[in-house]
Amino acid sequence: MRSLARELGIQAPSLYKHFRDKQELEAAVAAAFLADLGAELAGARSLETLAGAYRSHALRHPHLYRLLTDRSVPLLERDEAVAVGPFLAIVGNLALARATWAFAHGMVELELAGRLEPGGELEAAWAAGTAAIRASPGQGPVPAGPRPAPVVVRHGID
Amino acid sequence: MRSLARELGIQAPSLYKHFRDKQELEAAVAAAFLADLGAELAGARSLETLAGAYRSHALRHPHLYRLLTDRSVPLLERDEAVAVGPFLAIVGNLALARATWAFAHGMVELELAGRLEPGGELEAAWAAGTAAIRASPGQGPVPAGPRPAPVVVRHGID
DNA sequence: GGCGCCGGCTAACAGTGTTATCCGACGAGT
DNA sequence: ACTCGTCGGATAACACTGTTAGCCGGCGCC
Repeated sequence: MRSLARELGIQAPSLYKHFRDKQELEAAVAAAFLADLGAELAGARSLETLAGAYRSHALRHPHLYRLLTDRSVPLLERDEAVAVGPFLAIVGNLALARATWAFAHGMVELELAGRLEPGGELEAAWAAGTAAIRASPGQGPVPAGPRPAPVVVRHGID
Repeated sequence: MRSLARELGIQAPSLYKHFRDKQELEAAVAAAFLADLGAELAGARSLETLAGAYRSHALRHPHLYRLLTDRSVPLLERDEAVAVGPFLAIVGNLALARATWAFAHGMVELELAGRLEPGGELEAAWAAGTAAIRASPGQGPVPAGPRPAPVVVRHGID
């Protein structure tokens, strides 16, 4: 808190005039990042580009991604829709969309934690996962009807 | 550190006679938990029971699981083998084994973080994921040859 | 009998999030 | 024009964190 305040040219306790505590501040930052992520994912048209976009966005902002997925930062239920939405639009099945999200999230987690060695093996794991999902029964883009409007997260940063 | 020391009937600084710092202590605890996890997973004979065992073990020890997967706790490279080994024994393909591990890990992460609502939807996502992996090309148990001996983690807790 | 190591202890430090309290600026209302 | 409340700064201080420095008793070994 002190170092953030310093960066703002402010004293640390003044931050508490804007956020109740550190957790609320983190939740606001995480929500903003989630909105970014949702916007970036919305452009994907295939499972592979979607997975690639998810991965590259997370690796480009590892600290924000950690913040977003930290258990101690509660987000709203609506936020799940932001993350799952793009996956649903492509795999066309809610349960499989969640599974796909979990796969992508798990891959990123393991990569960021250094649990999977970098190199071609990582790409092979991504390819194996996306291939399995693509070949899955119930897979395919949402067939008809208007897609739900993208969800916009209103974050509390002023 | 103070509260752990109190539980041991000891003063906090005395802990530093056994571990260099908090991170090293956490790594030792995480390694012990990883060994537990590996032992529990080793008994699984199908993809579904393996996934169920992974999930239930993680949910039974959420704090230890968090510790294990925390980026700030470095484990040895060998540790990946403990986690991936049981998956490899069942899906029979290293890349797919890693992807399966990532899927299971991601599901657990999302569940622990409350990012997926509890209820039947969670089970549906698990089912969708395991079905996709099972139906994947290259799937199947390791066909022949002796299986590698299970890896034993030696953790530094004395 | 001395020596060294092991594992406990106390005191203390720097850094953390956070609270209580104060105070000047500013806009609205009478 | 004066007052008054709110907003957003400031300072001082608190409890708690991981961690270090240094002291010391007991035990095994040459």
